[in-house]
Amino acid sequence: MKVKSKIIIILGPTSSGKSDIAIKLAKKFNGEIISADSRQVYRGMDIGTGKIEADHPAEIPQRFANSKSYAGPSKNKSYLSGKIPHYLIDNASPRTNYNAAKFKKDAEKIIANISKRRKLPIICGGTGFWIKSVVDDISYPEVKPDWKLRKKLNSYPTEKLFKMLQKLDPERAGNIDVKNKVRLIRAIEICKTLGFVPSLSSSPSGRGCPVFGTSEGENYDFLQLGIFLPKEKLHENIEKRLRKRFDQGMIEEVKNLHYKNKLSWKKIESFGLGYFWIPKYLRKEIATKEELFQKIFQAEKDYAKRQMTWFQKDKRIKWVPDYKNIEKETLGFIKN
RNA sequence: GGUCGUGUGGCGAAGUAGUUAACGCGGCGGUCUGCAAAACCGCUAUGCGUGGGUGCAAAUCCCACCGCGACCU
Repeated sequence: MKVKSKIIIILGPTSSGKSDIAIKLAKKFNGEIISADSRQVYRGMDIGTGKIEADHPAEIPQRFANSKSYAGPSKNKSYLSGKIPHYLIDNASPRTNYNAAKFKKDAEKIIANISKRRKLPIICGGTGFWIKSVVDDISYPEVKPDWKLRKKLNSYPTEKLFKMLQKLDPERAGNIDVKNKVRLIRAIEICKTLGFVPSLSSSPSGRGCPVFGTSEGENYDFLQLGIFLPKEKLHENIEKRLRKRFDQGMIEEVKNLHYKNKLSWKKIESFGLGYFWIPKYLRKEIATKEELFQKIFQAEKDYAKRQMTWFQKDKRIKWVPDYKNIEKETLGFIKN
């Protein structure tokens, strides 16, 4: 029987302390970290996304120093923190749109590379949708956004979009969220490019083993560990962390993204949470800093809730309260 | 003490006689196989300060009381 490479996944809602735990774990088990965070992939978005600090700031491209280094993605370059390599952080320009399809492709390359060097890959992040693409081996054909088409479709009422999709691909229309404009537009966009919405090849269920909280892909064994904190504690963490980010210059960061890096407000706002609300403060649509704080605080609480809703559906995830338990679970997992 | 105003869910707020009391926020729950920090959905007042009265019918009109606000003496 072929021995499968083992992969640890550390997940949890925002501010549950994933990053630090992952570093600790990597040190203990000779691991390297792959970030599964849909916003930390972007350069220049550091404070607002809560990127862990890099070991050698000088080696990190001067994010705002010159627009050349800023413009293009530097693929698969690792980001060193706590002397542990982190992948898929700062690997894309905020001007581009990195997505689940790219993540899946990049992450697998990196996993193969880490495994080959006999190190332990640790995926760490809160973007459940991206994690799922790797764990369940879901490959998305890459279809680039067609902005003209999107603009046109966006002016149509949702019902009309749904009818369009029904004609283009009845199958996808059958399982899509009827009222979800964003998804309808994307589905139609895919149809226009590929002629239909290909059904995704997800290996049938049953590859997971709920009892042990593991699942297996073609070549990998996964152990998904979720950090569980009571809601009150989570909210407390979020609040404290946000106050700190304000002090660290979270608002300045957004200012720079717009004025120095010339990212449109609209683009910045599309990143959500703080990036959604700060432009409104900078444009004086929100009067006070405290009001802004409350808006972001609320948004992050809601976000944490959505993350938990997503994660809790996956019964393979083993929930633990702290690092000690993660270490214990990891030990048991890699032994056999 | 007097006058005027006001009292609707955790909060803000509409409704000023007649379908099951708008809506926003918050709270709770959920969806997601294609931008996921996005997008989307559901639930959340047997009751309108209290007690009486008028009416077929009252949150809506009348009276009293209580609370709050402003002004006056």
